[in-house]
Amino acid sequence: MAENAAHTGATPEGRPARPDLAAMIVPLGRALTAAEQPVLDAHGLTMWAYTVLLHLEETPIRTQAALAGAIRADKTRIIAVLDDLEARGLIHRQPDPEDRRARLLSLTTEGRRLRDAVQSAIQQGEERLLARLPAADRAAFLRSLQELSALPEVAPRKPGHATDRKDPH
Amino acid sequence: MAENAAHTGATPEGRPARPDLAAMIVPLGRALTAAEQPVLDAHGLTMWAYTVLLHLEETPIRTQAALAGAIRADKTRIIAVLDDLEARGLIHRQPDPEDRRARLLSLTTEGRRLRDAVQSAIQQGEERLLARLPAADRAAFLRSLQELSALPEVAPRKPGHATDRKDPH
DNA sequence: TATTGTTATACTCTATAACTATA
DNA sequence: TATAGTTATAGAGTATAACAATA
Repeated sequence: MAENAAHTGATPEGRPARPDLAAMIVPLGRALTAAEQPVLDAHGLTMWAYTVLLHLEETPIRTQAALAGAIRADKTRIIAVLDDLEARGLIHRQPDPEDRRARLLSLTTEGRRLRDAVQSAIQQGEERLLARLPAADRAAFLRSLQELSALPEVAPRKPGHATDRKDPH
Repeated sequence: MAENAAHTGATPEGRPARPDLAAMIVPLGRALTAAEQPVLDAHGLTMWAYTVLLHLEETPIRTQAALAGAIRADKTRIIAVLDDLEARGLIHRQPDPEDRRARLLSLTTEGRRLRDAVQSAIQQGEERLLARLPAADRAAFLRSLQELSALPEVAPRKPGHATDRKDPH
């Protein structure tokens, strides 16, 4: 009896010991997103634009399609975003001399500066939330989150992987 | 120098010690939602329908608007959901004798049975993810998640609060 | 006149398909 | 012929506004 309950800690009556993970995490994500919005608004960035700035920081990207894949966006969805960021001088976007179909993408100095300012403000807000947790729990929470984010079913695809090809051969 | 960095553990160069919380939590929520989908499909439930079944379990609800508020949905958005659940005999939905404008909502026995079966399957799937974490981190992670979910800016409004009224008097 | 639930409409976001240029 | 990027179109999901019943 109650073999499954042994996994989830459900009571003998069958009610679970905790809410569904998704039922806690999705609203938390919404709240964090809502908290970011005023910061983004203050700097004239959409969530997509900020996401682009974040992902260009690490490594310059060789095609827009690769960027779109990395941030789990449709390639057509980021075009207007890139148009705006380029017009404001926050990113470079130049045809690859070796294959002029592709567009090399990278941050400008100004783009990096804005990105750092926004991220700093956002993380300060997040720290106020995390302050509600005991120090040990908080460290374990962040560690767990980074661990789970790295799982293949959670992490966005990195460009250049074999699985990016339509034909697996 | 780097006064803000002291809060977030940023390096002296200004790069943060961790990704943004939202950048980890939102994709994790998406992955959990995607993992739920096959289970819901197998039982003919949409995410909204499952959410309704979850929230009716605890306490019967006296108006559809209150239910909508509790699950952060527009009141017009859940009508088709309730139509379907009622037609399938999963919920009761009867006019309140004391105010026949309102609809009393509660689970049927069959609705409770389905809800328990689906939730059990979903949480079993989630346990496989959590199994990647050390036991201590996992406990702290769940504890932290429940703590943060209970914060007023995260938790959905409970019906009957003073803040539900448009006029604060 | 105000409120509950419902229906009809409009709007936003996103994906799909068609087109241009390069290869 | 195939690919990167772009534009135009259509679809899904959601919110807004108008309506009917009840108080």
